[in-house]
Amino acid sequence: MSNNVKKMRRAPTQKRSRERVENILKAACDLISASGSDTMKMGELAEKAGVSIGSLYQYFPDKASIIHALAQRYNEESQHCIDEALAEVATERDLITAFDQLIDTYYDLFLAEPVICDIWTGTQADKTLRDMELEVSRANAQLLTRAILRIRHNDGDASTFAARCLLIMYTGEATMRLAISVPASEGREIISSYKRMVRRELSEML
Amino acid sequence: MSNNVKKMRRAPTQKRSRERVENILKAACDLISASGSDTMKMGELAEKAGVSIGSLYQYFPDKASIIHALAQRYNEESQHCIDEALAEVATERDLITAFDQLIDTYYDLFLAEPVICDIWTGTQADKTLRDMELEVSRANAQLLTRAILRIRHNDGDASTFAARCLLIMYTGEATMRLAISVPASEGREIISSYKRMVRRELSEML
DNA sequence: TAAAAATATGAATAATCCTCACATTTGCTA
DNA sequence: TAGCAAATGTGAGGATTATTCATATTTTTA
Repeated sequence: MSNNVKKMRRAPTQKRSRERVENILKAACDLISASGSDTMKMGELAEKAGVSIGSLYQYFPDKASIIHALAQRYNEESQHCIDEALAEVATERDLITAFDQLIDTYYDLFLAEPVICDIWTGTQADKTLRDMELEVSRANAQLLTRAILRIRHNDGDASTFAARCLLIMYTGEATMRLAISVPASEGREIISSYKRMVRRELSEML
Repeated sequence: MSNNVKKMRRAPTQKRSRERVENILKAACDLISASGSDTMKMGELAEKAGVSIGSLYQYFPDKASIIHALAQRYNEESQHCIDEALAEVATERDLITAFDQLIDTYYDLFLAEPVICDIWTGTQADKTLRDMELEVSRANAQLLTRAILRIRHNDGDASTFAARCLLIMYTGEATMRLAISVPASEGREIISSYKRMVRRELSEML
């Protein structure tokens, strides 16, 4: 798997600087939540994080890399969440239930932190974030694939199988974005519809 | 339906200026295809379109509005395409077939003009494009809803029904982005998987 | 054909990212 | 603890690029 995220300019070794990096990311999160990543100015960010502009560039080579760092942090959280949910499934019923719950958890996460959405849909001078989203979906699809393989009693074409898992995961991200962009009651309907769709898809793959 | 697209600064009335606007949009399309909307510089665009920088601002209030104009143009094309495909369906079999073909047509469109993808995933200083995507999906979902209502022999809950149509359309856009981001053979698998998913979804709604 | 309206121009302005030469703090060793 | 090296912090200023606007040119109108 390629690493699309630009490295930090300097790895913070002292406690002081680790805290600073945390402050910067936290502040970035707040500012992006408030008005999107394009609107966030480096000056603002420095002020909000209580550091100088120069300090931002001690740790991040450019503005995009700050967004990427937030995105990666979310990716890891998300992947861990999926891994945990699917690790123990042993039967078809388990899988369906686990995935159902996973969707709810994910939805709650997006509702609680709409900044996740902003990050994925905000500015990028390059295609890095798009690539990251694909990589995350691939990784997640792989987790799903493994879970299914453990309990599967149906052997279709392998590439078709992979494509279906990827589709489920990628459209899952899109569904979350959709669900939090609409009124809550409609959002819940959308989540239910997605669940139903996935349930049928999984059943058919098993 | 709200209108998120910033109005042109001046509506071109003379033939000369209408042509200019066309040139500008065409050039923007090319430049964005080549390297994304963030990389496109207003100076470059002016040169490529054979006009001065000032002329760009005669018709477009800012850079974002040029992207929005392209997006809106695509939206109209897309909506027309869907409307046409679904206008005549009278039976369940018709609908399934029509939607199947629609997905192929859409996929070909995205393959032929990856600029569409760039526009939807590229820069936005504001949330306008995100809102536009939602509006388009809603409009498209409505077209689907109408088609289904004409042939339906199943009455479930209305809001659930609307949510399912919206989900189909919104994840459809996402699926197209996914399909053109991966190798062609994988893309085709993804398109097939999406078709299968939609087919089942539609059958269940009828 | 002359005046008015529309359109075109690009140097100048403004906004914003990012650099870098220098200042301060921390960790380490004698 | 003093003193030095390494790490970290700073913000004015350089660089890039979107946007404006006073002026010039072209088209339409009467």
